[in-house]
Amino acid sequence: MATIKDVAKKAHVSVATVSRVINNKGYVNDETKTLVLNAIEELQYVPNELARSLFKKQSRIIGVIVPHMTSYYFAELLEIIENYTIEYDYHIMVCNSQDDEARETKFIRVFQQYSIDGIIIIANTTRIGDYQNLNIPIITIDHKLSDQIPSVSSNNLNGGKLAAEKLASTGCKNILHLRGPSPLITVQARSKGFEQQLAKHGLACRRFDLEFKSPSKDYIQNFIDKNPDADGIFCDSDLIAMHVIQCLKHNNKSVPEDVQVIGFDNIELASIFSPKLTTIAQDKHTIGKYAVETLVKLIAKTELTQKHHQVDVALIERETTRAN
Amino acid sequence: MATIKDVAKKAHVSVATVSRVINNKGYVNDETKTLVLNAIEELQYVPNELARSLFKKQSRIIGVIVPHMTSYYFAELLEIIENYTIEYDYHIMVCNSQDDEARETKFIRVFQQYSIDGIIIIANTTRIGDYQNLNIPIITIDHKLSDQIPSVSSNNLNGGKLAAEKLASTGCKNILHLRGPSPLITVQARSKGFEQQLAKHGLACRRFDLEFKSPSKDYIQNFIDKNPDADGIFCDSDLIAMHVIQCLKHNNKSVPEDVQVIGFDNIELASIFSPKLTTIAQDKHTIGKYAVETLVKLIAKTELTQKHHQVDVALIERETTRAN
DNA sequence: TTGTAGGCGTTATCAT
DNA sequence: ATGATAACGCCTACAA
Repeated sequence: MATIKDVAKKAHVSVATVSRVINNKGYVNDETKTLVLNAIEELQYVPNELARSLFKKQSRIIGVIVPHMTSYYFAELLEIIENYTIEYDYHIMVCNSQDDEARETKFIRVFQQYSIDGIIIIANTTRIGDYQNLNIPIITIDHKLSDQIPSVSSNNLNGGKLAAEKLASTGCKNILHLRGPSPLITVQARSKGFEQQLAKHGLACRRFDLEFKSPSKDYIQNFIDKNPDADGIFCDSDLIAMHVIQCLKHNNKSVPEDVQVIGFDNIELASIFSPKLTTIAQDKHTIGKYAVETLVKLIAKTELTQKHHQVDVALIERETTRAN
Repeated sequence: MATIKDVAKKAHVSVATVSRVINNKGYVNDETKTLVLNAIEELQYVPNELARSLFKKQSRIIGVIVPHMTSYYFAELLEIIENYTIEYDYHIMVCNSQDDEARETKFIRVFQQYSIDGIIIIANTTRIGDYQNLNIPIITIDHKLSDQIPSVSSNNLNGGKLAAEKLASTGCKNILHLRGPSPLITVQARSKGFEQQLAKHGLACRRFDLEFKSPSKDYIQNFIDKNPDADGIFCDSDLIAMHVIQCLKHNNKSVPEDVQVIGFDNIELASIFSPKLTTIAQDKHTIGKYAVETLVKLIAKTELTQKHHQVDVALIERETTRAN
């Protein structure tokens, strides 16, 4: 690998001059510039980002912590995030926490080691300690670590409300809510919205908590079996909804005639599944875009006018609910 | 951020000594060691990996190029890869090529800039030029860039054979193959195996090529409509298979009674879909593990006994095919 | 407009 | 067993 010295030698100038043309900084004669550019071309010189980062104390790397990747929601979000970071000339180091705190702690160390410029956390962390005094800009998605640390998330409260309104207004009386893990702030907001709206119709619901990563089919079947009177089911992910529909089918219930089902996320498969899933759509594109843009601002030490941002959700009606 | 100098000062020793205890290298008195360790603890010192990398000319970063992430196959693979890299104390920089050559070329530059130690390419590259004289260890998944560049992939040929045998042996006569993009080596191997095995039964098939990322529903419906006599369909991905089943349902065909369908990949959703998908399972775990282990060997300049590795596939029979 | 030189944080060689 | 010091490749005062 050619270094800046090699280029300088070849172009018969000093390294400072080369550095100036690379960075387009300071005065440099057009002729010498051409000379340098030619040398760079010939030597196929690529500046060493490590040396640069060492000097500047920033790496143009953004660390992303995800709980896991094998869920469409996170995979899609990750793709969007990567696309935006590239626009700002950043690159992402992906760390998969597997919902494991020890791993997460390890990653924070790694991020420090690499002088990572900023962190995007999609993890379901409840701990804040390690991040608090880290001195690296952070933005969280789907979770509020503290009032100080900026966040973006869907309007989960409204998501719950929309689902409740749909179920209630189409005549459901015995309603179930198959939730994600209840400690999660997103899950709590959805539950709250769902119940508030249900209450307006004089309705309540029975709940059951599941894992997001791989919701247990047995638990779902069990819960469905124990509530044979159910006529409306709200699920905290499309994956859970798909499982639910399978269980319902197993019990010879028809969807949406006997039971209506609403999912959450609007993953790509929601419209391929059969029956096509009615679901609360999260606007991943806006979320990802906002996360990156905000983090970049944070890195540039721009003041944020608003620390916490909510992105609208929408009810997408397909084949697992009835028309009003 | 505390540096090695700060630690040295606090422990009243030289930076050389601190470096020795950090790296567990060379002689150092137990007492001074404790002194240094205490200073590190107090200062919350974390070694700067950038400076380290600059000196050592290796970054402990592995670059991963994926065509896109919103396909279960790649997402799962990525997760597995990340898990293994961590075991070897490497971290991954993920680059999403979006099947765009310009982007890929840019990434290669980025990889050079960061002194990336090795590259895993899952991309559908046909070009080899940029990688050839890169002087960074590379391993490709699902694609053979050249005889020299090591690769891992599923035994796609056998995958095709297994599918053909299943369809033929259960009496299918009018067979379709909904493939991925035909330039891909994986697609070619599957086609070859499929046709070879079909030929043994005196059978042939009609083919149609689709994108992997988001196979066009309209094209699929069209092809299905044009071949109403079809009684067996082999699809190059589970996603395509799911679409096919939807189209079949739309045409009032029942699966597997009228038409049998076989997918490829065995993504998690294959067993959640309804009907549950019969599919050719790729062993992502073994592929990911092998890729990382091989790359680590390559980085350590270990001679490989075998440059190209194939991983077995298996037919998973579920509800979209009939029993033999 | 260009060059010199010091420093970013680390490791490794050579003395001591 | 420990300490100076040069180097890794780059950037930026400062000097010329």
